[in-house]
Amino acid sequence: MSIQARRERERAERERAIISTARDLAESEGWDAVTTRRLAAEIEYSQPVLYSHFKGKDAIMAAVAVEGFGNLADDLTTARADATDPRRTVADVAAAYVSFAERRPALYDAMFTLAVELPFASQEVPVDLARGFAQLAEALRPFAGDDDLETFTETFWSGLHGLVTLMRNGRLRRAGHERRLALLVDRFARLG
Amino acid sequence: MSIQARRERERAERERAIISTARDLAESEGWDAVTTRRLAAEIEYSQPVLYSHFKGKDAIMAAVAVEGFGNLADDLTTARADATDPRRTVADVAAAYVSFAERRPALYDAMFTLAVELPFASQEVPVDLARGFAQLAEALRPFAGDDDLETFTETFWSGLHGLVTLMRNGRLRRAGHERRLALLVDRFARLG
DNA sequence: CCGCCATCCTAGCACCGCTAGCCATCTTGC
DNA sequence: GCAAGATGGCTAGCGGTGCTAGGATGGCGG
Repeated sequence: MSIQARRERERAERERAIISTARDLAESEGWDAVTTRRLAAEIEYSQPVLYSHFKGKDAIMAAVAVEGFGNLADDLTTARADATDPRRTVADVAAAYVSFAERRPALYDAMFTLAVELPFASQEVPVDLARGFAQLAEALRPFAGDDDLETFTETFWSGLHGLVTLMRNGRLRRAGHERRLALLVDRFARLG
Repeated sequence: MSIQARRERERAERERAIISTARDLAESEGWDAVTTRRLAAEIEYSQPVLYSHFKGKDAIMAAVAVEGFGNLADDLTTARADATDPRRTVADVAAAYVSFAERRPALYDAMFTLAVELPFASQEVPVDLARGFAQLAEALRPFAGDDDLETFTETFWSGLHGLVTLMRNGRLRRAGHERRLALLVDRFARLG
């Protein structure tokens, strides 16, 4: 029994290694550098081992994305916990969101741009995604007014996501970044 | 001289065929289906011909994107021309933007998600992109208030882009789509 | 101790973007 | 009118991709 336990433990460790290696590789050299051959070499196993853990490369990226949703939720939770004034809370949570996307662009891509379908089939992604979403929603609650809070939050979230993605693809002037964020926050964190 | 003119004309036609075939193929089967082999077969020439027109596949996608910026600018121009009431104008232009993104997702991707670098190196993209941007800006002008109009427009545009991309990737509930759009418009098309 | 079984690796498939080099055709200069 | 050169398109192939079939290997249970 103990032997089997060790095997399962080693296997779980290896799966963790695959995910974190894929993430590190993507963050340091971009997702183009994350090939199954490269990934296999990095974890010091052969290619087919990857396929005994994941259905394919997409599933690996999806696993990385899942981890990312947890990280993002943590960041947003911290940001909200530190804040006091309601309006300031929205600004801080929004800043944390943007900061996350800028500090970890490859991870953010895996979560929102690539791996379109996969993560939402599983059960656990909505959990961490909802956790992050809830932080945004709670920060925004005082300002939702007559609007449905969930709809309100989704719309604000879209604004953040749009700022982040257009900015990173060079569709927006780098200069006005802070001003745009402040403007967005101002439009949503006001009464009436 | 006439012979050379015919040659150049034929060559230009072929270049047009490459671009429009790539666009059609992407719109009907997705960008994954747009391979250089497939594209060459579709235009009934061999692969290397593509490379006598474009530097590589990315350049072809960029050319498709350029065309897309023109289409989008046309749509937004039409939407603004038809409108009367300032607030309604913003709503209509925004609706035209979202409609474009939903009707032509592959084209929209080429413009804003894929082909990150290329189109902005050339001269003509900013022209059509700026043309579309200007339509948004003019619609929003009455509501910018103390904010810089360009920054204001960029922020609203980001909101639209976020709505569209998150929606299409399944990160937002399909149900609340119209309400989110209306909410975004309401937050930006108000005085004070 | 031996046969079984799981595990992992080697080798290869079909496809990708891209390019070198040949071959035919068409133009040009004599 | 004809040879020589230039041009343009093609065939074939390179190195890479994600993924998989099938064989070797090493530890386990009887």
